[in-house]
Amino acid sequence: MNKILQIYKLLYNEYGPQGWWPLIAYKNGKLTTKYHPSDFSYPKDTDQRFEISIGAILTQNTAWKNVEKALINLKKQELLNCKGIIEIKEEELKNQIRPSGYYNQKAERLKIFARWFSSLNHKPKREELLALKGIGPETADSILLYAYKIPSFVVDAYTKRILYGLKIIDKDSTYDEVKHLFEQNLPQDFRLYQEYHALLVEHAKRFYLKKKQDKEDFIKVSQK
DNA sequence: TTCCAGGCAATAC
DNA sequence: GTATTGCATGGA
Repeated sequence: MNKILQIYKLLYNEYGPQGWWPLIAYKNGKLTTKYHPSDFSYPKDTDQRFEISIGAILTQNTAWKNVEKALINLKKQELLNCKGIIEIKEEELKNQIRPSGYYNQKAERLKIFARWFSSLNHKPKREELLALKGIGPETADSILLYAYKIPSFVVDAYTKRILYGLKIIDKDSTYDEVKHLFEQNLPQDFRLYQEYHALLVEHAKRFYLKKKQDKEDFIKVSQK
């Protein structure tokens, strides 16, 4: 029995398809975050791959709601694309992304990423992404998985918290150790990876607000 | 008011 | 190599 796969099925049955990565789109007249559950045809073009990558950088240690504000600011001015980020002045970029926090460093990182992206003519490799200032393991894996459909499992603080709660990993497990644990116990399917990471985030968000009894129940079920 | 969110780089030891 | 610290807004 594969515990990793078992947890996935449990989460999927509980929460259903999550439709990550969200894109900014119009919904009855105004721009908002839009998910597309059970539709793996996204991203549809280069601009959407770029948008996902920018979102991955902006959401570092930041609530998505704040990132959404920043992305909408850019989208409204047709700046949510590689050319737009390259051409906008850095000081003005800081203003536009202010709601997402850490706006000084994030503006620099967006600029660096956009310049690199503009000359990209192949699917990026993990090492290339990690070499860019401002892109660490989680951001790199998010870009590979959600922008390029490459089955590279994304680990975040929630993932570790949940697995540590289940006593499947140690508290001091490294990023790569946890990543490999998932990758060695799952078929190499980008759809499964995309869904699984999103489900872990969704579960952690709800679950850590809920009462402790619910936590105990979840642990029991998943250890069967 | 305090705490923290879909991390990362720089610095300290 | 591992531990700590700065970065910043907005919502609970």
